[in-house]
Amino acid sequence: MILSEQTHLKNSESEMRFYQGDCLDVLEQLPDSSIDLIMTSPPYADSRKNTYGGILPERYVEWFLPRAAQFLRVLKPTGTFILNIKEKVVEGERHTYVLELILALRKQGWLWTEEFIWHKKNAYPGKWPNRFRDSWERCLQFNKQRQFVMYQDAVKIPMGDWSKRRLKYLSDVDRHRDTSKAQSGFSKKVTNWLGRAQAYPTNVLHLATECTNKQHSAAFPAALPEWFIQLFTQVGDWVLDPFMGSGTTCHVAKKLERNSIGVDLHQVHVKLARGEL
Amino acid sequence: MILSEQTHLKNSESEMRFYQGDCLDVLEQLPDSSIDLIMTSPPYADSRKNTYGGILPERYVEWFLPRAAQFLRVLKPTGTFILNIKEKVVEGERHTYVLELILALRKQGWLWTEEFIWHKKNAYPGKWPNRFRDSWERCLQFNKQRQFVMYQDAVKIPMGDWSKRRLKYLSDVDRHRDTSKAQSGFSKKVTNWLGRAQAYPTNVLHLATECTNKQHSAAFPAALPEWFIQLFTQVGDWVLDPFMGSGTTCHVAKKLERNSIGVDLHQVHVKLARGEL
DNA sequence: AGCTCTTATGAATCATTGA
DNA sequence: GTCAATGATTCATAAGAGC
Repeated sequence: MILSEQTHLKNSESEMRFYQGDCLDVLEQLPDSSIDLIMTSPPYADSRKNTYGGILPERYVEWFLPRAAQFLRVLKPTGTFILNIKEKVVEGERHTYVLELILALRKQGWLWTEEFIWHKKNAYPGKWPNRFRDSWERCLQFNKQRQFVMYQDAVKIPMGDWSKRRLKYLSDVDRHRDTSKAQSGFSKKVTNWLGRAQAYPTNVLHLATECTNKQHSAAFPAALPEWFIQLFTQVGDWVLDPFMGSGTTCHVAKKLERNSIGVDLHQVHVKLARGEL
Repeated sequence: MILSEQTHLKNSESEMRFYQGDCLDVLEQLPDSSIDLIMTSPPYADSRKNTYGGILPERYVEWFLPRAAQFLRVLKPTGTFILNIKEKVVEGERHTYVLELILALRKQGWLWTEEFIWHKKNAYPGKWPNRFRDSWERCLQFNKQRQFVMYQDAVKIPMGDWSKRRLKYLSDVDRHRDTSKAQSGFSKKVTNWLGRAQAYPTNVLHLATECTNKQHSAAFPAALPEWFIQLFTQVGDWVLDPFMGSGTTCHVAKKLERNSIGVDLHQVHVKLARGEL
């Protein structure tokens, strides 16, 4: 029943596979150690009873763990699991299920390697008497072993003010010499400067949330999976999103020529990811 | 033996009291429900044996809890406890003692109201094969009850580029009167000037670490306690830093006309805070 | 006064060496 | 072997000097 829902969208570069169903069941059919990166934003805990797939905060860990066991199995030993998650505020307090989940995942065998902070530059507006706007989320990194693959050069970023000033200075100095010449010489020079003026990022990511998708709110902006896919995979590797939603992760993976597998409980999401809606 | 170390530095606006000793003992002499804000950066866990006051990660929670019990007692019901802390990386993993501490503090009766992110703009340099530079720390907010006092208007920040330029100009003009640091600690004058172009901040704070203190490294830049003192106290209130180090929190409190109590295990820190070195 | 440029340095982490 | 100390790596700032 599940594999019949599978869709192959293959081209010369990479393929996307979409499955409808609970990842707990669907992933059983994937072989061990076959995935390079699991990047997902699971359904957040929700206290509303009749919500579409909401999980009670109190039961979040027990709901998550058997699925994480499948993640652990299908992930390559050198692979990485990135979990974008945020705790819900319940009765004025941050709920502790994310903390408990981290502890439980370690007991399951995961290493809690890092916690990246996704700083949302355009936080949702609002005002409350004893709370400011929440403008960050956790991106938890888990691994199977201390030695994992990481392609740091793929996510280098332009340096800050120093290179800007440097660049401004360069363009001022070379302006009169290069204006009459062909553009290529100058631009090459600038490119070289820019090439050197790249720095490794930190564990804080500054990204705006996307406001493009008005129909279905994306769980995260494309730039988020893009960053992690470039950091933890190479062309041709396999990316898995077990709670794909509208399929952002898979489509970004395809753009970057990675193969991907997306799973979602809801048929409407699978159709959306396939582009059938 | 402890109260004899007490120093009163009183003036018309506020007083600072410094005590040498373990806050576990010193705080016993403070009355119940007398403190409006506890703002502190405790000694971080440390694996080195001979370090000056280092606590093993494995024993961090059990070391912290009895002290936190005193904090709970001396804090007013409407008061706030801000804990600036970061977990150490041990054997390639983030250690879990901070997570366990949050869970243990809740069992002790604290409410885990909020987690602010202090984004350190100038993170420590370094490069490693499977880790980026760590450029953030947690500022955990705990309360005794859901109803606590919070003065949001005191930490409004200027909006947009126009006001940034305006602010720069203003700070140049009033350099000797106002702190030149952005965002926090600005006088009412600035508030009036920029009254319209102000917004409430989020729960992400962008501050550089301070590079001024060459002798003793400050645990945090003055702007950090400044922000929380303005947010959670009024003039004349009482601020406590049970691990004061060089006394940054107390001196900021005095500047803002709050009373303060600073405690530190080491005589050299107390002398430093008093200005005797 | 407004720039440009130099230099020092900050709650770091990992791999290696030595006891 | 285990534990502790040392060296290599490297960027955003502020402060200060020079033009």
